[in-house]
Amino acid sequence: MIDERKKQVLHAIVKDYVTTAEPVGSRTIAKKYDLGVSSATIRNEMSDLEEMGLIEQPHTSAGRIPSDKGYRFYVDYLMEKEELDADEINNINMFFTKRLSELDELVQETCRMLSHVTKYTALVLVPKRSEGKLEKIQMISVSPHQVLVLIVTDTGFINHRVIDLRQAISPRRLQEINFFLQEKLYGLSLEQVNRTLLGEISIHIARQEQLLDLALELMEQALMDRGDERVFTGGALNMLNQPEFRDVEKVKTLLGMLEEEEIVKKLLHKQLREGTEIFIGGEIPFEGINKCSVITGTYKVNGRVVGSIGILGPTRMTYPKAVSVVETVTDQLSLVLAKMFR
Amino acid sequence: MIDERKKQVLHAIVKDYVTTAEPVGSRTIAKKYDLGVSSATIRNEMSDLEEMGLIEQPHTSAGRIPSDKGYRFYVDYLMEKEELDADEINNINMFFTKRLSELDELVQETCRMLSHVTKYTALVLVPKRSEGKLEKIQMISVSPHQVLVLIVTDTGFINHRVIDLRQAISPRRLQEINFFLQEKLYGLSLEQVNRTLLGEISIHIARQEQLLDLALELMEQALMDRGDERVFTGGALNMLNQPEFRDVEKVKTLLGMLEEEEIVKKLLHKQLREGTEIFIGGEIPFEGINKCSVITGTYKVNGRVVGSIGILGPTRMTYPKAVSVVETVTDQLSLVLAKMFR
DNA sequence: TGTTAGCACTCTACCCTGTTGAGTGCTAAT
DNA sequence: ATTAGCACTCAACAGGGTAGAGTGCTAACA
Repeated sequence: MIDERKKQVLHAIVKDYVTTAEPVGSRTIAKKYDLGVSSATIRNEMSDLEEMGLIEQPHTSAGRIPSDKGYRFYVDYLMEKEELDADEINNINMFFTKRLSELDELVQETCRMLSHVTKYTALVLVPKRSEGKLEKIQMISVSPHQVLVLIVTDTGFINHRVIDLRQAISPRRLQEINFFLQEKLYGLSLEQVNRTLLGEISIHIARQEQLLDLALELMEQALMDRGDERVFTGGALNMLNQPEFRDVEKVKTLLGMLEEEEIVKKLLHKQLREGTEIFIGGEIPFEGINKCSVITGTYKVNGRVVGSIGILGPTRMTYPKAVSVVETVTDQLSLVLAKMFR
Repeated sequence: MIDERKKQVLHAIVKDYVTTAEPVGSRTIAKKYDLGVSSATIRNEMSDLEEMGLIEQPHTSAGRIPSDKGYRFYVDYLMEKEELDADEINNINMFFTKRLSELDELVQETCRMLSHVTKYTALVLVPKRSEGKLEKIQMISVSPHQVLVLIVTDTGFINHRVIDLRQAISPRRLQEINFFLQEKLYGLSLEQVNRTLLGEISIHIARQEQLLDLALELMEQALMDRGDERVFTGGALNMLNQPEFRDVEKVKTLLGMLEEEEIVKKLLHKQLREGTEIFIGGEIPFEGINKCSVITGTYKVNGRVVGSIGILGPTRMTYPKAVSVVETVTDQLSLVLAKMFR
């Protein structure tokens, strides 16, 4: 059905198209990749490959380009692993020696680095906060009517939020509440805190203190604030160097989508099971992200998958290298995080 | 030299070009804006205006477009104030009723709103931290070897940063240091803290405690972290709707510049003296930001200018409306901030 | 039977050309 | 000083012709 030679031809087409961005013809293949047969033979093979839906013609009398299905076949069966060269490995390792002590920062920088190394767009999903266990919760008086709530989890997440109180609160009383909260909530996941204990605590405090509003606000605002997880993107403009984005309309829709947190999250979120995955062209469930592929990988803390990174490029991207980069970076990231919260 | 009629002609040219984005000819002016003279007369006037450098021809046999100098004249002498319509005012006011209790968030949201209302790109500079006076400094133990430093200023700036310690520190001792720092530093500007007291404190603590490294790290990392002020941009993609950015290369350079914090800062920073200012075309000191104008305005806390906002659009932008928006928003912003830190 | 050379055919990209229409600048008349 | 009229310029567009890349088919070949 799909014999060795067809594979070679498909492989050649993908390789060539990835580097040139031009439809590739039978003659080109015969000359550049010597398969030991003439262009005419290759023409026949290409005709078959087209029938199978693995390649397609932009128009008659143009060469062929791989279809999504073609890339899929390539990625699954043809592609050979490509080790990064010394320079790149060096770059990445150098980066990870830089000590960044806060999660957000680390992630953001990783994003930059990723896009820089790959020349594609990088996406990084920061761990769900609610996955982490509460390490510390503390309220600190800022002004008589304002309290700063500080939350730290064991996955390194730190968040603060100012809450306006309707009535003043004494520092002393604040201390007590702090103590109480810390006792009650330590070691619970934020989700648990949010779901199960919300009622109990607010009642408890309210009974003692008529501070129901404070308690409610605390919970609602501090824990449920802007989304439960965050994403960063880097190098979105790299896409503009790709010939498939020479049209401003396409640029607009693509960049527009990348600005929507929700969409980026879904791009990365699809799987939070361990490992690297590749989504090609139409496999990405968004109209508007056309002719693009995403490679995702996950990183871990304490053996738990806590987030994922992704590389977004044209379907015509250099898969082997991109996969290698994703894998090296996720590994390194996991290592660094392990050290960070040992 | 430049008589009333010339002004009228220039005014007409600017108005027309702003809405159509097409070079405007003498006939168009004669028909649409009845100045009571024929196109031939207008042609003569235009010839004069061109000689004066206020308008220019993209090529012979095209209409004229305003030059930077022409826009400058328009902005300085011709433009009439334009009140916002009820809808827009409503929009803005509605926005400011939303209660956002944290500065960063408020500013970021303002940015979104601004770009949405104007359909241009919005830039917002968040107050210099070092302008604010220290309201609170506190170190909170996160783990035996990690301390979270929290800084709050009277301008509403809140920052935290985790510091890794080389030796463990007891909660009790931390308390003492907190007390000491709070005493010593309260009410000083962060700059002062940074510059003058750095030495004194580190020596003081070190003598008592051999915690020189802690003190140093504290100061260096917590106070000097990533830049002293931050900027947000919003609606950068709006620029893609402007016909002058139909070319991907231009898009790339412009968006590239907007991604550089330093550049955006300078765009806004130029003046932190009170009031609205307009920078047209070449008056913006960046190659690469071509055919663009910026309108900036400042907002205040306690009568002190603490930050500025800007609108970036094509030189061919609707100045009167943009100015009105900037002015309404800075006013409202100052009001909200006043409430926030009364 | 698989492979190849050869050839007719197709289609895009490019260049050249002519035409149209908007707009100017000049001149002479009012 | 203003205007009508006219010659002139130039970008934008459309049509036509050509070159080149590439295909598909057929017939010959090993």
